[in-house]
Amino acid sequence: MPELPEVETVVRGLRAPLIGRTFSAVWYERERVIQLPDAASFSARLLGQTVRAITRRAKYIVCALDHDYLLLHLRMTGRLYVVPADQQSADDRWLRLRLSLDNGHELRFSDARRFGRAYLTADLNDVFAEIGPEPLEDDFTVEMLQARLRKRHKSIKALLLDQSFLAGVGNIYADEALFTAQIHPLRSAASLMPAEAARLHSSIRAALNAGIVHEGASVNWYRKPDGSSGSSQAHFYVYDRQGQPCLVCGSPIEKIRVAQRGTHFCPNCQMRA
DNA sequence: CGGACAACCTGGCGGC
DNA sequence: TGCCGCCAGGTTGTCC
Repeated sequence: MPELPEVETVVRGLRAPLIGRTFSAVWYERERVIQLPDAASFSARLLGQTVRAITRRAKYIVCALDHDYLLLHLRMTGRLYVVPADQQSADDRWLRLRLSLDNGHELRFSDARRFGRAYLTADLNDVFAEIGPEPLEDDFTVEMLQARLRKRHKSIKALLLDQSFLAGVGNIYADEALFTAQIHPLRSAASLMPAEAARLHSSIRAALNAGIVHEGASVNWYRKPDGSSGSSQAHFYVYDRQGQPCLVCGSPIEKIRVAQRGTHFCPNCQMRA
């Protein structure tokens, strides 16, 4: 659920409370939450390092430290927040990882489904080697998208979810982008005409930027670091709107399965070639 | 390469 | 009210 706009919103919310802070203790519920390296090495290396910058790559939160990068991935139900060490939070019910700071606060990672992971590495390539281009960067051009689409024959919906094809797009924004680009989710990527690829390029960017403006979509689990919800879900054209009238033509929005994911589209606006 | 499917997990919700 | 079973979707890995 947390996709690029949700992760970007979390990154922005963590900068003020975390930058300049030094880690002083590590607690985890289960070793599994630490993906890289082993839990003991993770703790030993993290202690004493200071957060210098926080950015995003794909759906990862990237904290640049003195000698390493601390990466956090929320997967489905992860939440991050910084609070005084003695302060309770409603989300502590699913507390999985707690990183103490030198100012008496803690960075807490709550995650009901326990899918989220933390990584510590000096080389980002260890984790990002297979990640595709960032859709909001200047080097993601229509020409680049078109060239990459041409080589792939699977459904465009499945391809948009593939992080090695494009970074940061998940189920919600894939459906939203395909709707505004007026492309049926089952169309083969290589079959897209140049004009369709151009529409898709601008639609992906528009959908992601709108998501960021509304501080993410709180369909169910996502929360901003301050505990509040985003409002992106109030602006969806098709996601979770099956049976309701298309906001453009009035036809009922349909829901099908594509690549094992719930996929929402307008059968009239997104005709199959 | 691509599609299908299981696994990882648990809360929420529809159905009975 | 309560229990059952399904659904949600990010990612990896396996099989055909």
